[in-house]
Amino acid sequence: MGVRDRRARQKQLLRQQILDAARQLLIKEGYDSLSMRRVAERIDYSPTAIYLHFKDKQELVFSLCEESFAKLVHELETLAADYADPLVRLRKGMERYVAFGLKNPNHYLPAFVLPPPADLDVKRQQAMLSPASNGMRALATLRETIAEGVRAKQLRKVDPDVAARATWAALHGITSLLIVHEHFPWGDRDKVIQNLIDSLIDGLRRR
Amino acid sequence: MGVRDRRARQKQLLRQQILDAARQLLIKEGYDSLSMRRVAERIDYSPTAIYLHFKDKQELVFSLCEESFAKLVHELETLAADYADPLVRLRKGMERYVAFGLKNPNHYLPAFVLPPPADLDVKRQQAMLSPASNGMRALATLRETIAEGVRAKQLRKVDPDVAARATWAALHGITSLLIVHEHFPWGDRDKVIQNLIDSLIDGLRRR
Amino acid sequence: MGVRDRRARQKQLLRQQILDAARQLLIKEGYDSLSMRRVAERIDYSPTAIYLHFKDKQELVFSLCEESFAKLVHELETLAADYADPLVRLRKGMERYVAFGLKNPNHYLPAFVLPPPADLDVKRQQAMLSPASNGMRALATLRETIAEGVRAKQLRKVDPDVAARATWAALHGITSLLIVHEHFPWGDRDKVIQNLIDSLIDGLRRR
Amino acid sequence: MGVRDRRARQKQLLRQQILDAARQLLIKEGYDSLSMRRVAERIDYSPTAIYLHFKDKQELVFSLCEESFAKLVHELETLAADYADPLVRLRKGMERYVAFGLKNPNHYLPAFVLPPPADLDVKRQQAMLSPASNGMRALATLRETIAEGVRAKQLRKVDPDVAARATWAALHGITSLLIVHEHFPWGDRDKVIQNLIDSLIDGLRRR
DNA sequence: TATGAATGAGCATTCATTCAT
DNA sequence: TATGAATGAATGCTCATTCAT
Repeated sequence: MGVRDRRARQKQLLRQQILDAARQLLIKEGYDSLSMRRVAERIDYSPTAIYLHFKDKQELVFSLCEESFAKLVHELETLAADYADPLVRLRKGMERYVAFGLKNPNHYLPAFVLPPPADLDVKRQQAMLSPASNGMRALATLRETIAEGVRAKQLRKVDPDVAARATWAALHGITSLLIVHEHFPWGDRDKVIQNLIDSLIDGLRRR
Repeated sequence: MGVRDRRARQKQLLRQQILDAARQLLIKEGYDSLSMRRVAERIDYSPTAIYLHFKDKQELVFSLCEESFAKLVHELETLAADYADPLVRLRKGMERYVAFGLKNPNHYLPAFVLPPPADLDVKRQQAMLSPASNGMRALATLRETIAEGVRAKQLRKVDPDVAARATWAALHGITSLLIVHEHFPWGDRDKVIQNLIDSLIDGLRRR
Repeated sequence: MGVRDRRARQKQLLRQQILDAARQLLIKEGYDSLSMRRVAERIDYSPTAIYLHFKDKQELVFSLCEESFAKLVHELETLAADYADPLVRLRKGMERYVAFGLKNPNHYLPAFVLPPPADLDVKRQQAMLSPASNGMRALATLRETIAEGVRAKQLRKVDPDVAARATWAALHGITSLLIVHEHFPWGDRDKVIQNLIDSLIDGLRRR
Repeated sequence: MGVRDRRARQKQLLRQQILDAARQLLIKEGYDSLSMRRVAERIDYSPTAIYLHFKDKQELVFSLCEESFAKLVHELETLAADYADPLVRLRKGMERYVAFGLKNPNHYLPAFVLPPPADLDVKRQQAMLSPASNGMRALATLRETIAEGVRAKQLRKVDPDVAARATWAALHGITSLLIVHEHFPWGDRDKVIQNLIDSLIDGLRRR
């Protein structure tokens, strides 16, 4: 048993090494430079070794995204504890979402922006959208906050599902544009972000 | 004369074939799969033939985007004539923007969503962002409408530049998400779109 | 007749333009960069135009070499007039040969150093070695000078044919090495050249 | 253990196959025709296989030359043992040098005649000229013999460095010409070679 | 569990050349 | 006389992946 344990732990360790190396590559050199070989070189293993832990490149990238989602979800979920007032929490959540994307562009890009490869397994596509997935959980926190705001009569009587999707879309818009077209003459980026968030909250708030 | 004309027309035709094929590839299979070879295969010409029309791959991609921008600008600019009231025009413009993206995902994706290739010439990057470029002209119509709304006291006294960027970002968000993650359980897509546009206008409207 | 003349002159002109452009390329960018396209671009004609004057690339290069040989022969043949004493003439000729190669490395290389393409027409190979060719005429001047030296009893009774070939080979050796391996630590190049020439003449001189 | 050995041997074998194939190509079809693909075809492996043995084309060519130099050095260095008299050794060495080139044109050409690729790394260029390199060691044996001859007062008081370079150049001349322009009407080749060697030694010998 | 050898497919680009006009 | 359109073949190199060990 002790032997099995140690082996399992070591296996887990290498898996994490692979993920870390892959993420570093992704971040430093961009999506196109993430190759199995490069990852293997970084961790001083043979390329073949990676295939013992990830079926193929797609699965590796997928795992990378899941990790990223998880990070975002974690960040958003702590908000519930920190801010009791749903309106405040809503604003903080929005700010944090954008900030997260800008701080982790190479997590955000593959997870949200880049179109999934056309030949992606249907099963994997579904997995990413299942309610248990981290991506969906992130959206769920947003919907929950809005619902709470509605219940507390701080927000208009909107359909929380619809409003959450719309709000998410808007946030995704500014986040992705700032990342993808960073050379666009944005002026004061923060002003644009704040203006958008103000508008969105204003549009939701009860009057 | 007739001969020269016919030739010129044929040349133009092939150029368009190339652009169309490239766009399809770009969309269906992602940026990495847009290769000169694949394009050539699609149009049943030799790869070399493409180089008679486009200096290199970069120029091909650049032309792709310019074409798409042009299409969008054309659509937006006709609005000014059709709707005199800035508030109405604003809403119509927003609706049309989203509709344009959804109807022409093959144009929208390369132009706005996909990150430009990392090795893109600085000169070409700047060309795409010059005020004379179609991309910037599209944004300009939005800012103009907002500015007019402010002058007509229908909208709040916002900075039209900032507000236009924020609004554009939000519209881009819903447009790109609906295209890229079409399998997401959107519910009634139009409701989400309308909800977002309502919110945005509401956030801008004078009270 | 006037028309025919003008035409012929123009044709001749373009031919010379082509040769000049090709030579410039050869000199500035080396053998591998000599391509029909590049030549065409330089003279602002279409690549096809070149084929009206030269059957193919081989013929173009061949003509280039012939011109180079001619230049060398011309230089060597004037010596006969300038220096009456065969021994002096011999030395001057040797110096001039090496100097010619070093001053025109990109003429010397294709003409003497680079192996002729394996698929070179037998006819062309023979043409380059016919006694009427410039290459052979260059060697002939050397043999003539040696023969004269022998007749004048300044040189040993060597077979002028054999001695000329041997001497030429030695001169070719230093010339080509200095060109091809210019980064070799030659020390004082001129000393090496002089040492060789001294040795060769010393070896030939009657004692 | 046996397994590892066998593998290592096989790897070494393939490496040699690659080198041999490359050398043949280099010689028969010229530098431009030495392509990774052609090499691969010759040995019935995929082009990629070559990259498991040589980092890139440059390294392959470099190895080619080193191998050839080594062969020559080996041949020359045995002379010291065989012939005590420096004058005899000098002549034997010269004869052997030429004979080596004529017997192994495939080694001689890439190592000495063909211009190194223009884009060769500076570091690699320097490596080939370091005193420890085989190329320089070959020259060193020649200089040593000459120096010894001077000390023994059999040769004139020449600078051994300069004289060695000059002598080498002359030998290189006849060797390379006989290889490259084998169709030239040499008459009796051996006579030319002997004539040259006689001249050179005569030029060096004390009188 | 991990590796070393190897492959087949793919990439952007350049070339010499041809052919109809 | 000269061109414009087009091709087929070639280049060095990298990639994801497999398979026997």
